[in-house]
Parts: sequence; C-alpha cells; structure tokens
Amino acid sequence: MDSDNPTQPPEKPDDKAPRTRRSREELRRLTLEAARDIILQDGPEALTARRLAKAVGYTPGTIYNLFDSLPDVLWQVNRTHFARIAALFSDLPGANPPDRLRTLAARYLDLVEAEPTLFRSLFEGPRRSDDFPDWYLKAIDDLLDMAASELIMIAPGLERDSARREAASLFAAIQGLAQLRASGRLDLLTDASAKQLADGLVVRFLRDIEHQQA
Amino acid sequence: MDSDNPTQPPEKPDDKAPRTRRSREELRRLTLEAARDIILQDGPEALTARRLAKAVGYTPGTIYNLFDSLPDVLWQVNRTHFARIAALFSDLPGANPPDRLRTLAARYLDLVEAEPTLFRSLFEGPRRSDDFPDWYLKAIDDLLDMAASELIMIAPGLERDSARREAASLFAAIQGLAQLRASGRLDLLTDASAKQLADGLVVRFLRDIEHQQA
DNA sequence: CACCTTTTCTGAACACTGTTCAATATCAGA
DNA sequence: TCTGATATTGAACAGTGTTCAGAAAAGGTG
Repeated sequence: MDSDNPTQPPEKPDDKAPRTRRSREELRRLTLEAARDIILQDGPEALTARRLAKAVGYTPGTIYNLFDSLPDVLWQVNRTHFARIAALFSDLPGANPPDRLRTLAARYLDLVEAEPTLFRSLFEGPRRSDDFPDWYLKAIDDLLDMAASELIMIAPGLERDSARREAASLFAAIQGLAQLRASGRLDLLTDASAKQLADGLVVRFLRDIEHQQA
Repeated sequence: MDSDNPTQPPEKPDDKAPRTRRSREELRRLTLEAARDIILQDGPEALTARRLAKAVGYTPGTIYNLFDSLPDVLWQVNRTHFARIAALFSDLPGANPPDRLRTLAARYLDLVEAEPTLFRSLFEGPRRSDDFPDWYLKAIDDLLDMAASELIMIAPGLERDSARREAASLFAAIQGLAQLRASGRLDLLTDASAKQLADGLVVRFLRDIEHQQA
C-alpha cells in the first residue's frame, strides 16, 4: 500500500518543543506548503492526513480544523498548480499562430516532463465523486478560448463554435500524450518524447485546418 | 470514502446454506466473474476484498488463496477486457485504410461510451507501482503494429519506424479523448461527443499524412 | 494578579482498507 | 473409519479518512 518510491520522507519537524500556537491563516499556509512538497515528491496518493500532520508538526485532527477534507487540501494545492499552467500562456512568441500553439504545447509537455506528479495531481488525483470547483472550470474555459482564437487566425472562415470544438480536440490529443507520459505508459508505445509527438500532432492538425480553409 | 453511485449492491449470495466446497479452478472462475460485475457496475475502486468475497459467498482470506493480491485480480479481469478491445480489430470494413482506422477509432470510443468503467479499469485502475504484465505489453505492441501497417498503406514512403511513431501519436490522441470521456471531464470542454471529435482528429491526421506524401 | 472566554490542538475512537496465517472444517482415497 | 490433502475461516495487524469531547494555551477584563 506504499507509494512508488517513497523517497526518504525529509519532513520531520516533530518538535517535542513547546508546541507553538499559530494563527489559523499561517497554519493554513504552512500546511499547503507541506502538502505541495509531499505531492511533488511522492505524488498525490502519498498525501495522507497523518503524514501531512506530521510534516507541519501537528496531529491529524488539526488538518480538519483548517480544511474540509483531504481532497479539499488537494484542490487547494492544485489551484496553485493550475496557475503555473495558466502562466504558460504568457509571453508566447509573437510569430504566427501555428508557432504560438506549437510553443504552447511544447511548454505544456516540458512541464509534465519536469514535474509529472504535478500533472497527476491535477488530473488523476481528485476523486471522481468530487465535483469540479468553479475556478477549475473557468480556467479550462479560458484555455480553450485562447486556443480557439489562434485557430480562427489560422482559418478565418471558422465559426467560433467550430473553433472551440477543434480546440477541444487538439487539447484532448495533447492531454492524451501528457497523461500517458505522466503515468509512465508512453515508454510502452514508443521511444519518442512526448514533446516530439505532440509537435507532430499539432503541426499536422494545423496544417490540415489551414489547407482545408484554402 | 464511498464510490460514486454505489448502485445498490445486488451481489448477495450470502448463503447461510451449507458452505459448498469448490475446486480451486471453479472458484477462480466465479471470483473473476464477480469481480467483473463489481467493476462494471461501480468501477475499479469499488473492488474491495471484503465486497468481492461476499459476492462469491466466501471470506476475504479465500481471495488470497486464489490470487496474489487484489491488484492481481484486477489484472486478470483486465485481461478479458483487453480481449474485447483486440476484438475491435476484427472484421474492419475492407475499404481503404483511412476508413478502416476511422472505424477502429469509432468502435473504440463506442466501447468507452458504453462501458466507461471497463476503460477506467484498464488505464486508471492498476496502481503505478505495479509493473505491466507481458501480455499487456504485447497487446499494445500488436495494436500499434496494425495501425502502423495501415499508415504505410496510406503513405507508402513511410519508414516502419516512423509509421510506428505516427501510430503512437494517433493512439495517444484518441486515448486522450477516451480518458477525458471516461473520467467525466470531456463535458467540461465541449458538448461534442468523443466519437465525433475522434473522427475529426483521425481524418485530419490521415489527410495530412497523405498530402505530405504526394 | 486572577478570572473568564475564545481559539487552538490533541488523542482516542469509528469504520473502513489490504493482507497474513494459525486453526478448523470438509473432502477424497486407502 | 482413519488419514492426509485441500478448502475455508476468522481474528489479527497496520494502514487509511474522519469526528469530536475535552485539554491546553492565549487574550481580554476585573
């Protein structure tokens, strides 16, 4: 029932020292930081109440004074993770739309490559029974809108609705690669990198949209 | 900690009747059938030792006389599920390769649509720590080989290695759609069906490969 | 200083999970 | 009928998320 490679847990405040009382806000912050560390090291499945409590030097009960549940903690951490994905959109090279989208995909897969647990935390961590918070839905919506805008620049004849649908397709395709990569299954398919494959996919997709337009 | 909608568990042999002794082989078969039912109804996360044991009218200990572990049971069930996916390849319409691949994708997503838990069981169920059994690797390999062959028919100039890589890309893309669908997230992106989106993706991909060839 | 209130924090408990294993019950063959 | 093999149990262990009465510490107010 252990995680993959539970890299020697370095989180051990374990202060037997006079338990310092902390403000609710500060403790929330500390807890989220500790949670982030745990997830980044051993993945979302390693985030247990007792381990998290020990990491901040408290007991499990305290976690539940600060958060509704353990999935709640995960969502809060994911919030910051999502911000990092949103940041991928900034400073895209001003060149033509296809290059911008290619760059975007490349950045996305670089992130997945660098921190697979971050990705797993976002898309595999939350239990299916949890419903998605609003900021999560909005973030996805914005992402698709930006991509759709780029597509319209490539193929001006494209309706907004169609563009969004095409953007969803493209996103799903990239997401497939990312997910295979993050779950360690991409190696079973090919020795090419996710980034390479994604670029090929994006190029083909955009080129066809462009041609179809002309 | 409950599953999504634990549809009223109908599995209740719970025979207080004189516990019939069964042969190892027969019991294995019965257990796998029960496991299959549970997974199909409530997903892989609902497959617990105690629930499975009760479903066949035994106690948890018995499960461990028959199988190495609970993940082991899951893998055995997945084996039969994978066979169903392999069956999608048979009787593909003899028309041109593009249509064959489109049909294949359509069948795949129909399956995901009809039995999302089956899909989740295959690709989300097994813990990351488990390593993949040989038959699993071989099944994937065969799948990619078939797809690669079709691609070569479309673009005869394609090297075998390149074809396999392209097949991997295409598979990953479809897989992305399937996974989003099975995890209930595709609705957050668009109201188009996974099948529609997949077909668009396949068509664009193949058309571009064809054009690039000429 | 003492007293009271509010907030923080604990630690034991509950119900669940996978898994192991000595003891027991049931069978098949001699 | 007895014996040996096989099937099955049920209790136990360590882990999980979660709850909550009560202890403990801090902050006012007299």
